[in-house]
Amino acid sequence: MQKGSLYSHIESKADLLWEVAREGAEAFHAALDGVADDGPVVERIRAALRAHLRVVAEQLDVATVFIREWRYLEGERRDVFLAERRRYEERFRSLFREGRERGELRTDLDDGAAALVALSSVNWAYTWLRPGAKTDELADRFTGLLLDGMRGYSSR
Amino acid sequence: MQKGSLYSHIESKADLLWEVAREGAEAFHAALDGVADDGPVVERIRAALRAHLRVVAEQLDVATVFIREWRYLEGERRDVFLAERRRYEERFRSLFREGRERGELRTDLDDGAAALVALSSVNWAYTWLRPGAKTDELADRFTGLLLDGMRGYSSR
DNA sequence: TCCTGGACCGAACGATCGTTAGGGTGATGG
DNA sequence: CCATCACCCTAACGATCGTTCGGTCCAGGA
Repeated sequence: MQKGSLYSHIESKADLLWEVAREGAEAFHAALDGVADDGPVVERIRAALRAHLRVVAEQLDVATVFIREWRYLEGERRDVFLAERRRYEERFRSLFREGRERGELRTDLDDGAAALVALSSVNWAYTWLRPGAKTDELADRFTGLLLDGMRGYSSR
Repeated sequence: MQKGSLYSHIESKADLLWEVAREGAEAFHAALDGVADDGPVVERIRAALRAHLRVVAEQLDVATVFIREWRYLEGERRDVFLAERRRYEERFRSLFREGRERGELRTDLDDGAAALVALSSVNWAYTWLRPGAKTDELADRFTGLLLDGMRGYSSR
C-alpha cells in the first residue's frame, strides 16, 4: 500500500495514533481481566505479570503505543489516555495492597513502590524482548524475585 | 542559536548523537566508579542505584541517549556503544553475584534476573522522573523492595 | 446490466529536517 | 592597528513527511 492510500481508512495521523492507543489500553486491561479476582494474591500477581508480558510479545504494535508512543497524543486525548493508564497501574497496586491487607504479603509493604517496580520490569522488558521469547517463564522469574527478594529466605 | 550554526561545532547529526552517547556511557560508568568496591554488598547495591538515578536526574540529556536514543546509532558505533552498555549491566550483575557468593544475598539468587529487575526499575524511572525529585530516597525504596521482597520478612 | 462505493494508485502540495555556503560580528594576540 | 579566529546568522538546497486530490479497479446490490 502507498502512503496516500492510508487516508481512505483514517482521517489523520493523530487519529490513527489515538485509535491504536485505545486498542492498547483495551488489550492490557483485557489481559488483566483474565486474572482471577480471588485466590492467593501471589498467584494473581504471577498471572498479572504473565498477562502483561504476553500482550507485549503478541501485540507489539499496540503495546508500543501504550508503553511509549502515547506521549505524542495531544490535548484531551492525552488526558483520557493517561487516566486509562493510571487506572491500569492502580489495578496492579490494588493487587499488592490486597496482599498486604490479607497478610499474604509483608504487612509493611510499600504497595506503591511494589507496583512501580513490577511494572517497570515488564515495561522495560518491552525494550529488549525479542519476538518468540518465553514470556511466561520471564514473568515467573520476575515474580519470584519480587516476592522473595534477594536477601535471606522468605518465611514461606 | 539557529540550526545552521550548530554545524560549526559538529560534522553531522549522527556524529553529535555518537558524542552524546559516549558522554552518557562515561557518566554512568563514572557514577559506578564512585561506588566502593568493598564493604557490605547490600550497601554497595544501594549506592549503585543511587548513583544511576542521580545521573538520570542531573544529566537528563546524556541519560536520554544512553537509555533510549542510542538505538539510532549506526554501524560500528552501535556495536561499540552496545559493548559499553553491556559492560555497565555486567558491573551490576557482578555486584549481585558477589553478594550471593559471599552469602550476603540468597545463595540461590538468579543474579542475571536481579540485575535486570534493578536496572529496569531505574531505567524505567527515566520515563516518569520529574526534575527535582528526591532520587536518593527513590533509589532506597527500590533497594529495600528488591532486597527484602514482598513476601514475609527477611532473615536480617 | 449498470451503478455505487470502497480500496488503492500516482502525483503533487506545503512544511519540516539535515546540511551547506557565504557573510557578519567581536574578542584576542602579534 | 590589523589579522585572525571562533562563533553565529541568513538563505537556500534536496529529501522526507503528512496530506490532498483525481483517477482506476473491482465487488456487490439494485
